[in-house]
Amino acid sequence: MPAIFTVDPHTGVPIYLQLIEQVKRSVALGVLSPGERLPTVKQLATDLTINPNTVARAYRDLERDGVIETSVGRGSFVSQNGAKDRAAAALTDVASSAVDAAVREAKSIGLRRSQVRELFSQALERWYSPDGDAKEHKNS
Amino acid sequence: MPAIFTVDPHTGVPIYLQLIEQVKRSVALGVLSPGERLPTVKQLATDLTINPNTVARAYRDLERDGVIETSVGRGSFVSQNGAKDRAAAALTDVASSAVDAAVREAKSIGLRRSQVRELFSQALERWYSPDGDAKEHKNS
DNA sequence: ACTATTGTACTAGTGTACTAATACAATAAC
DNA sequence: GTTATTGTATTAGTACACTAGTACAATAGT
Repeated sequence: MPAIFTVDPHTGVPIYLQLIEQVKRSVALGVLSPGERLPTVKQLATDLTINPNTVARAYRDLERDGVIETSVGRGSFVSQNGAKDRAAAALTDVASSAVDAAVREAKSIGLRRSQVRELFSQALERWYSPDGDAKEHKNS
Repeated sequence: MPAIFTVDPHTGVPIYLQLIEQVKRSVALGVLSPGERLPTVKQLATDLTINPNTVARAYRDLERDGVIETSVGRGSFVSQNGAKDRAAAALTDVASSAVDAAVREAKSIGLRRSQVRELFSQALERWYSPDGDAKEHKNS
């Protein structure tokens, strides 16, 4: 099996976070069904050429979020009860935190509501529009 | 003089960033006028009981942003040409980066435009007084 | 019971951001 | 030119996040 998941150590994004997101997306999209077994910690670690602890870290967080259930000797499985919803919720939570932090930051800097809205509109166009590139690069 | 600026080492926000923001805000709001002199690196360091390098770090970044001008032996001064605008722009840039990163994150996670908008609306309500003047959505 | 397979705990190494300690170099003032 | 005042450079210490190395413990299968 050609490794369900992939990671890139050079992207700057922590490996365990990459794994978490991939699992959550797979579950949220139905690629992984409730009850389905995940690769074992050691197997996945071997496949991706990373340390078992890194995989374990990801699985631990996934279990905390109720997306998977794991036990020693058996392995890890997608949760039965509403794993799909949990995964989707967990995903949006990540985004929600980022958005929340950004707004808080903007407010602490002293921006008004309308200014923040404007910044957001620009960012939205920048990332969700077909004419998305050819934009200026601002900060460092 | 009771120290123009204040810092709190326990806040988690790096000291030099706290200084940068305060200077930018002071300039943007007109509390500090173009040409006005800032505390010397060592004086401010002494007042705030921090290391001169930390102040220097802040001043260096402020000069890079064109908010202040500094030279050895003379000291640091608020820039003459449009420092106010530069400071305001630099401030919004910080917020802009945060907002941009949040939207990018949301997109990478797989959220749709409308979902991101919803998250943003919630965050906005959360941090800005719920009253405000109704809701004015320019675009759909 | 035995053994292989599974996840887990503990420890250490690595990189990075931030701040400090200290000495240095450039300018101004006289 | 001498001296004090200014910013700057170099180095080190600290804290934290991330990952790896290694050994351990629990379960399943026989």
